[in-house]
Amino acid sequence: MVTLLGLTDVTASRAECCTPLLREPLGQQDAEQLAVTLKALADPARLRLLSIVAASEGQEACVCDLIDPVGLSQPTVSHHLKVLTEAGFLTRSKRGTWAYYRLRPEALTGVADLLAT
Amino acid sequence: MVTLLGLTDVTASRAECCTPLLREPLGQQDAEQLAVTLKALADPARLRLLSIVAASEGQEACVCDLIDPVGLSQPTVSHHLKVLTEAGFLTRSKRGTWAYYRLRPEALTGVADLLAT
DNA sequence: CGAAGATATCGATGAACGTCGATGCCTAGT
DNA sequence: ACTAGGCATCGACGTTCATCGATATCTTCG
Repeated sequence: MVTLLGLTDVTASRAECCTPLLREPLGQQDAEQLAVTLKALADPARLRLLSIVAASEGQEACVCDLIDPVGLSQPTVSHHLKVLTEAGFLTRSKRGTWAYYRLRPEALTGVADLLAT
Repeated sequence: MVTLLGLTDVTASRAECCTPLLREPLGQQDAEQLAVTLKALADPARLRLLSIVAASEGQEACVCDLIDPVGLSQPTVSHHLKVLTEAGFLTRSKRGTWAYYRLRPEALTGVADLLAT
């Protein structure tokens, strides 16, 4: 169920798929790809998590600092972070007992570019 | 269930909500608003409909021209167009027997701005 | 090694969603 | 007035998803 396979981690610029959306009609595959990416963003909890991480020092935060602000259970927060990571919006790095999630701004600007063309 | 109430139709520039997403943590209400808007986009059929309308003359198309390209039933297409319209991405105008849907580009650029800040 | 804490995974549950066929409404033409 | 066609609404069905409690995994500390 990993969405971003194939290309190694050199997914530098445009994070996900596809064609610009406003130029020519999207093919079925491109549409599904972009929909998966947008679906990862289309949730209040995930948007809040993303914004909290973005506003943190180094655009990075550990799970323990995210649970209270969003007011959800630890498993639920962990689940949302996984979804965001698989969609390419966050990266995970474990240091000691804690798991730190860092923002990938290119992913957000990539989606924005696709929408605005 | 209409999402854009309050403000009249002078929703000129930023189409939907809220705060820029990357600056400070999103409040619960802002997050829900933005999620509703993104959820309207996060569907393959709706993305294809949007791109077809966008690529049409005058960025406008009638329902009858949209059914075959997306390969869905007429009620389903009608449903998706309603969702997109309520989210502010399309406007509807009935002329004669046909219903024409026109793109609102500002809505897309508005969302893009919120994501890219 | 054993205990404690942080995080991920699992299984279950209730709600939301995409899809369709059937039907209703409205407009245009006969 | 009746018919035909375009579109919206309704009701139903199956799937997806957000959420949680329980549990497993791993790391650090005593």
